[in-house]
Amino acid sequence: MQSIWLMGPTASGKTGLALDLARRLPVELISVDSALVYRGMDIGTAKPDAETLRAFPHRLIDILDPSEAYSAARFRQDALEAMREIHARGRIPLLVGGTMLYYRALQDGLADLPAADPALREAIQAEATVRGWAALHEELARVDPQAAARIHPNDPQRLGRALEVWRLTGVPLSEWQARGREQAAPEVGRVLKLALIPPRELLRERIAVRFTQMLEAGFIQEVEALRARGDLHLGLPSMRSVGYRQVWEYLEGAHTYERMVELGVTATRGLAKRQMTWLRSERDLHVLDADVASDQLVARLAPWLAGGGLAAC
RNA sequence: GGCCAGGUAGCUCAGUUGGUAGAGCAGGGGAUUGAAAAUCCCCGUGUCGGGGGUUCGAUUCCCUCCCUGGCCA
Repeated sequence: MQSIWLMGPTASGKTGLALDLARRLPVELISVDSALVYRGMDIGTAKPDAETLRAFPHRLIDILDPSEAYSAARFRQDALEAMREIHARGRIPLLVGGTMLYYRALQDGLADLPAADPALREAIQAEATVRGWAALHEELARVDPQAAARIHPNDPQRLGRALEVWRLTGVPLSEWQARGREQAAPEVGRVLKLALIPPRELLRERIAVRFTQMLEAGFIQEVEALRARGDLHLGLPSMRSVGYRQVWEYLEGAHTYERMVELGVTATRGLAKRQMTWLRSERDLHVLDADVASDQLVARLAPWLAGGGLAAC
């Protein structure tokens, strides 16, 4: 089993390059993106348009309603399943996207932890509102000192998860993690990791331009429609996505239009920055030239597809 | 032209009863195990508008000039 992974920060040109490769190689696409999974979130996620998706089907796009929550564990399952199917058809999976935790989960596996429990999560959240997160951190320190040492008292998300795991199983999170990650790399097989990493300045500029284009393309109306459903809110992972959150707040009257644009662009740049941090620690990464020509890349890929290495430029 | 209020970090501002200054935002670095486009952590030397004066010492007090905004002519 082998696969090609095309990584890179938002607005780096991954999608375009992936489509070029799909035109020339026996590959099938799998999206690695925590926001593209949601139906009805198209413009703000820079999702490939319907026509493109028809011509080049992507796995793991439009698989969830925005009221639902996805997860790294589900991604791992879904991606492995998709990879097996693609292989069974004699083709090669091309994973493309910018959700680095998902790649990590796929490559290294995850500890055998219990899934999220929405009710318990809510209860812990309510408790924190009353007692404060500091009190919950102290509580975690009593049952799981290791996790408490690692998790900052101001990090409600990880703190809540650690308590959730403890209350759900009676076994500390750090104990679960010490038992190791299940089914790691061997199952994934041979991987060629490619990365598109534009210079920061160029990326910053592209992000600003793209955000403006999204607004011109009807991003506001898209978020209005999501708001009009009445069952969505800012507490959901989907509505916390970069751009959606800022437009949602704008529609609530929290910001002026100009401020919303500024906040949206800044949030996207912050996302790109965090993606770059992941990429710097990624092993065996082949960083491509920002203006890589698809033909040339296809030529370089040929020996690898035949079982060898990536050809030099 | 006169009067008033300002000119302090990339931006918005605080502050120093005279001992060369600090927040938010922006920016940078890092963490990242079922929310990850999430959630956090760390990082602030800047002719304190220019020049002169008083002083051991001035960003702070005084004078002057420049700039910005407001009001009056």
